[in-house]
This record gives sequence, C-alpha cells and structure tokens, in this order.
Amino acid sequence: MTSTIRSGCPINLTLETIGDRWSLIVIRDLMFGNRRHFRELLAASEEGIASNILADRLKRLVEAGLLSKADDPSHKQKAIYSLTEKAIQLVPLIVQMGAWGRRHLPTTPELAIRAQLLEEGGPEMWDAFMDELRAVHLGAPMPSGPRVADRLAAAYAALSGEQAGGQP
Amino acid sequence: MTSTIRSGCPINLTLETIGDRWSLIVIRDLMFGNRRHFRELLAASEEGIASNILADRLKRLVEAGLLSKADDPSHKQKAIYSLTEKAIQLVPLIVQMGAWGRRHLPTTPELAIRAQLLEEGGPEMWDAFMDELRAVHLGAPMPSGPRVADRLAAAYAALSGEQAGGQP
DNA sequence: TTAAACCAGTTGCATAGCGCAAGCAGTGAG
DNA sequence: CTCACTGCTTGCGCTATGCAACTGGTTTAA
Repeated sequence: MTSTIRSGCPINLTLETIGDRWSLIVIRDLMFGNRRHFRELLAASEEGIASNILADRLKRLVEAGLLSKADDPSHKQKAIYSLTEKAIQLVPLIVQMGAWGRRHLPTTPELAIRAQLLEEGGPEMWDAFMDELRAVHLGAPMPSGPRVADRLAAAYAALSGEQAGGQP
Repeated sequence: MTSTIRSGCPINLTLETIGDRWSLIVIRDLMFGNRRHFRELLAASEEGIASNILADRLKRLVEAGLLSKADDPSHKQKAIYSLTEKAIQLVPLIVQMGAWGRRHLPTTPELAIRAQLLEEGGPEMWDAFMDELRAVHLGAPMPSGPRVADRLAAAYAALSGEQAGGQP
C-alpha cells in the first residue's frame, strides 16, 4: 500500500485505490450490510478483519474520499462512517465483481443471492439502489416505491433462515 | 496472497482471486496490449513490474485458470500466455474499473481514451471485443467486420503520437 | 565456430504490510 | 463506583513485495 502513483492508466489508478484484500470488503459491509460503526464492521464481518487493519483501511478510505466520518450525536465516542458519492458510484463495479465471482468461483448460495438479484436487475436496479444509498449516506430524499435494499435483505433472509438485516 | 478461503461471498472470492496490485495489470496487458511473452509483459509495462513478481503472478493466474501457457513452436524457450474464457469474462469488470477510474482519479488522457471508448460503446462493444479475444486467445473464428481492438489502438495512437500497437 | 543477444525465469536481501492478541483512555448506564 | 462499551493503538512474528544480480539454456550473427 504505497502512495506513489505507478501510472495514469485508469485501471491502474483504480487498483491503487481499492486493489487490496480489504478495502472493498469494508465498502461492501457499509453498502449492503448497513454497518456504520467501527465495532459493527469489526465484529460482524464474514471474513474476520483485524482491528488494526480495519482502522488503517477506514483511515485510507476517508483520505481517498470514499468514506466520510462523523460524530454520533447520541454518544460522544461513537463515529459514524458514511459512503461518499465516489464510493456509491462503485456499485456497478461491485455488481460486476459479484457476477463474475458467482459464475466462476465456489460461492455460498445465501451469500450469492444478492449478487444474482443485482445482476438480473440490470442498470435500472443499480441506479435505484444507488439512490437509496444517497438517501441513507448523503441525506438525499429517499426515493418512493419498494426498496431494493429490502428485496436483497428478504432474499438473503429466505435462504439463510434468519430475520432480515443482512450479512454480506 | 494466502490460499485459504475467507468466505463464500462472491465479492470476497473475486478479491481473493484478482484482488491485488498486479494480477489485473498482467491481464490488462495481455488483453489490451496483446503481449504474450514473459519479456514483453516485463519490459513494456507502464508500471514496471519486477520479474519475480511477474513470474509469481503468471504462475498463480495459470493455477487459477485465468491464463494458459503453451510453447511457442518458433522458439524452444519461448512460452506463450493466453487468456482463458474465465479471464475474457472479466471484460465487463475491467471496463467498469476503467470507467470509475476515469471519472474519479487523475488519469492520463492517452491512457484513458480506451476506457472511454469501451464505456461509451456499451455491452454490445464489450461482447464484440470478447469475441475478438476468443479468436486471438482461444482459436475461435475471428468475427467479421471492423475490429474493436483496431479502434482502441487507433484512438490511443492518435492521442500519443505513436503508430498503432498499443500501450495500456 | 564462436561470441553476443535473447529466453524465461530464480536467488538473496532489505523493507513494507498483514494477522493475532492484548491493552488503552474516555464515555455512559446502573 | 463499577462495569461494559467506544474507537482505536501497540508489540510481535510472519509473509509478501521490490530491487538487483544472476542462471542455464537457445538462437542469431559475425
């Protein structure tokens, strides 16, 4: 994770920003798992991120402009992490990653169902989901109609036998 | 780059396969730069990959089923690396990476033009490009009509002042 | 026929990043 | 006052990366 730029190629610059094993995991949990606090991100991660790695990634992602950090008014020590517009625009990329992984790698059905729904939903569904993220993370008005996030959570719950809420 | 699986989530599995700083660079050069030999990949890389890292990534990518390796009949010591179908299906993901990088990171114009063309061309153009890759790397018949690869190379050449051939 | 150039890597070594476990100061509830 | 909870930090060993030099073999050219 050096900070020197290797080249101005868009692929390379994207790799330098999110091309490691943890950054996108953190963004995924913020995006689909709706985890907003350090401890939530730490404890509920499927992959078991270490606290120092999480702290480092949160710091880097805030510096890179992908996350923002704010105080929780209900608790002086709590920090709330939010996705920025820059991170919300990663949705199509993340959907493609999910689609490719689902097709070529040994995924677990209950963890793959959301990737499947988003892939089948196409760009309209991605846009709707991005608008919901803007409402939750940026304070934009929540779009009317049924929520994509609810559909994803329901599909996950149906397969995993849990109540809605959502693990990635 | 450990080999233990952290979770069955499609995002995570994709990250475990290509989520590092070099794997996609190698695939990009094979895909857009049409480099097929070790020395070509080593010397002509914008980012300057080290020979031991390149050797390691080629080995891993072959093991992961993303590349195949064959002898060059014209030279006993030459090895030819080819993309597999699995790697060719990364095209939409790579296009999304390029699109995001171009929009949010300080890219160089001549290196970004191909990302722009592919983004604007949409899924039809991606499919056409994937068919061309199948012809070049898998021995499938080359589709008729103007080549996407030629358009990309021409656009790059026009901006960089070089003759066609193509740096990523 | 012999030297030079080219081929795909390998090796040694220093540095940087990762992963685990434990610890820390401040905060809020009972 | 105590105890659990907050977002981290520290120490330590291990792995991965990056650089430079090198290897054994092959082909080309003088």
